[in-house]
Amino acid sequence: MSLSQTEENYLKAIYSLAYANSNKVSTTLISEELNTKASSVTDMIQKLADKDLVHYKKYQGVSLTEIGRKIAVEIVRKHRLWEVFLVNKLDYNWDEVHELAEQLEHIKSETLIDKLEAFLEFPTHDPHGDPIPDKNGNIEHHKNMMLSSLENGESIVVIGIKDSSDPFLKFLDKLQIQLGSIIKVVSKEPFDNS
Amino acid sequence: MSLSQTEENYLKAIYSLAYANSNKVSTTLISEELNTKASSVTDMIQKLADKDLVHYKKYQGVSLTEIGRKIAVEIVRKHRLWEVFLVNKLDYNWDEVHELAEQLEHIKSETLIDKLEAFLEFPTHDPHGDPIPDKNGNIEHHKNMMLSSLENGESIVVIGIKDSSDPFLKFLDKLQIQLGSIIKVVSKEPFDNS
DNA sequence: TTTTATTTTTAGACTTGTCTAAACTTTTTA
DNA sequence: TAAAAAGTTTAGACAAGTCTAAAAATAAAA
Repeated sequence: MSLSQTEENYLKAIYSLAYANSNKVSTTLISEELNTKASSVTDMIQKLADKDLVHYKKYQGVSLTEIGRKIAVEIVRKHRLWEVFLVNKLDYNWDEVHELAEQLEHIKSETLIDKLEAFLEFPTHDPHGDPIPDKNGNIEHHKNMMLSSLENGESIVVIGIKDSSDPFLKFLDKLQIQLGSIIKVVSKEPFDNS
Repeated sequence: MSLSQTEENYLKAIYSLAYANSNKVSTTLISEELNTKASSVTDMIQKLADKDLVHYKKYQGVSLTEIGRKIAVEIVRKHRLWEVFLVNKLDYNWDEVHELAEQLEHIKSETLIDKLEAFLEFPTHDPHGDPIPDKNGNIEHHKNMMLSSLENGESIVVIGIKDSSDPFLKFLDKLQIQLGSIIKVVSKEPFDNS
């Protein structure tokens, strides 16, 4: 199945929005992301649903199917590898490459991106620090950030722990915090950000 | 003025056909080159004529304007530089890169192709031996051919020498022939084509 | 919980690039 | 050089992706 650039862009948009938000994405949100009108989004969503790339029920929002997700991740992979190429090999600055990568990510080839990856010596992150999915569609899902850098009311998922000393791990146990736990910042102590 | 990929492909087709043939190109020839129908070609030709990219009079064939030619050469430049990249950097074989370059040549950027050219260390020919136009749209206009294959009255520019033995080079010096010289065939000796 | 506001979908239309079929030119050939 | 053949253009239609305006459904508010 070969997709148009437009279809690929919709999948990518849904992927990143579903990610930032819960999972289901609204028509309006997509239309804002892609600078189109909601009615255009509805049309395309229906087309993608016909191709089994998204789950869709009228008025209920949209989410990616397994195939849809795989394609979206593949596009993210291409985008980020091209960004590495542009910065590391062609001397672009990291803030100049996004638009170009938006074009390059749509180049169709079975082999190109794997050869590019090898040429770049298998980078793990793009110039902005975002992780590069592997060729099977696996990706580290997170931006690493310190809990202390969040503001009140923000939530995150715990994916790693900096201090793995015994007393600290015990402390986390007591609070029932483990990898995968969702934490919401209720308030911060000004003196040490705890 | 920003052109669609389709428009670019038409310009490129007209450029290479005008080249191989005299100068004016017929609708049918273009339709064969691009695998479309003659009626589609007529439509597009008219559109390109409106944009002053081709000279066109009904039933009289088409040729590129100066602007049209410049754009076409720029696309050829992109195509050939990408081919060098694919072969020299990504280890493709020279016979695998054409289709990919057909896609890559349409990437839009003010700076990309110049940066790519520098990264490739300013190659002069693509992997098939065809010359790469410079950024001003100048290109060596020739297919390499043996001087002996020309007919009386034809002229060429010397771009390479097959026999680089000392006596032969001295012989060329005596005739003041060097790279870049223009030679016209006045007459040929039938016995050895000299 | 009924009314109001917001979001979403449908209907109809426009653009780009394509097609087929028919009309029109030009070229060839007898 | 007039009739036939070949090539070219026009007319009308279609698919993809978009839009505006109006209808339908959901969510929010009184």
